[in-house]
Amino acid sequence: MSESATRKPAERKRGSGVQFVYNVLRDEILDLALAPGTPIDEIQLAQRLSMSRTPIREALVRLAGEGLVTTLPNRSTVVANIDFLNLHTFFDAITLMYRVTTRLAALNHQADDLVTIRARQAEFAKAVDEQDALGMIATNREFHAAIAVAGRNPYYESLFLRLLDEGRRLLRLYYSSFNDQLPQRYVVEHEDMIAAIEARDVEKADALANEHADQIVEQIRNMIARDHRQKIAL
Amino acid sequence: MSESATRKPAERKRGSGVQFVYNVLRDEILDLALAPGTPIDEIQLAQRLSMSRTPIREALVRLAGEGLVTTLPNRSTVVANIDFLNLHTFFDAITLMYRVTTRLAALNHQADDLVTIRARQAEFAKAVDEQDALGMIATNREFHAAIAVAGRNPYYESLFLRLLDEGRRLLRLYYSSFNDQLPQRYVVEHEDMIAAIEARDVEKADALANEHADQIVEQIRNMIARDHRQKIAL
DNA sequence: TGTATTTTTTTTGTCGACACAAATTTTCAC
DNA sequence: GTGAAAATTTGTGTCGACAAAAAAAATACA
Repeated sequence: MSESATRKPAERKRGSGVQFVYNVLRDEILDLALAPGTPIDEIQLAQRLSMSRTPIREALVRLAGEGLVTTLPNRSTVVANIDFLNLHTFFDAITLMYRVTTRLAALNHQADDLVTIRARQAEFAKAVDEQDALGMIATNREFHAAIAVAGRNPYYESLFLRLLDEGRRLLRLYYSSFNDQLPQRYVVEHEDMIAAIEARDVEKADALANEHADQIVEQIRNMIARDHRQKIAL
Repeated sequence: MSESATRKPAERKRGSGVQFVYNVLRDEILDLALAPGTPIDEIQLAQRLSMSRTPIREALVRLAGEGLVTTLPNRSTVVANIDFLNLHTFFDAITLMYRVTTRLAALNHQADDLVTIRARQAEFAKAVDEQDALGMIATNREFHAAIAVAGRNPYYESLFLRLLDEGRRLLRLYYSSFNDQLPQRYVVEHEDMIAAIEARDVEKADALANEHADQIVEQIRNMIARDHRQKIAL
């Protein structure tokens, strides 16, 4: 189906098989190219990527560990569902991780961290400027991931990345159907966060991250509410 | 080597193979039966557990996802090292998770949650009373895991469990070499936490969790410091 | 005797095949 | 025609084997 998925049959380096499958599947899941609930047929996937089932299975185990797929015993593994009923737990966790990682970045960042963060921010600003919703989602993730790296706590970083990915799925869901105008405000907020981090102003970084998270959560909430009304109207 | 590892050659249900390997390895890693840095030979392990390499590898992938083993490309996977230089990131994260899960438990717990928590606390108190250091480590984990469940946020829960496991390795390291007297204080602190949760006193639960975490962190720090002096003395 | 190079060994990554479990279809009884 | 039981199909879980990489051993050469 997807173009990038049916590439070069057999000219890959040994040892990169699992990684390749993992990347392909991960991208397709996060981009909603594979809808939540879709069963993943190992044989079919093996044929599509022209490799054996063994590396496919190992990639699936990895994805299951990150919660992106669910494995039903003796039955097919399916793309993880989005649990709308418990979204508040997601909002709660991602807000806390926004705050904690930004705080720690203000505390622990080193010189070259800011270079990376600014580069990501430039990419983000570009995506917003071009009204590229999908690009904005991706670059926003990388921006905050760079901040998390600067915070130098791998435990927070891994949870945060997981949450950002989950959020990417959510946003992708709504941006694809509504084509919103992209909020320029986020660019400014990002700039403020960078400034606070650079100044090592922990409390300000925290407060800004908190506001930023609230903004995003609120936006997602609005999208869901709007979507809900529509569904009821039909 | 280990007794429990070389059991019943081939009378296991289909589909439980990976789970079995995962459990065996996990226990051995957390109990330090497999020392950090030990290479894991797939063939040898396959013979020991009398099964093919395939389920072994899948279990290893899972363990790698949880950070309990490290996979070197095209080379053996080794038991994850304990990063003493960055222990502060561990202390920081586990303290936050102690607080967050206990807060949420006070907020969201339901009736039967308290039953489970009290049961775990009883087991913990028994282990402390019997001066069973290893039992105390294990039951303490289950006690806090039960609180995390009552908090009803799977994101926090999974990170917390990972951190508690990492802590189990750390504690195991020192209890095996020093045979400390077990602090009765923890039992009382646990009781206070249960009371705060039951009363739905979020702030008090938070404060108690914070103190509890500080206690544990401080104890680990002392152990490490003591260990350090010994090393230098030699 | 020490070092560079080749050969051997060890161990991983991948493959194709088979066995078993669940879902699906078909058959059969009533 | 309807429902239960049997047969078939579909797809996972596991296996043994092979090929490629890295490490270890052996050899050549100074």
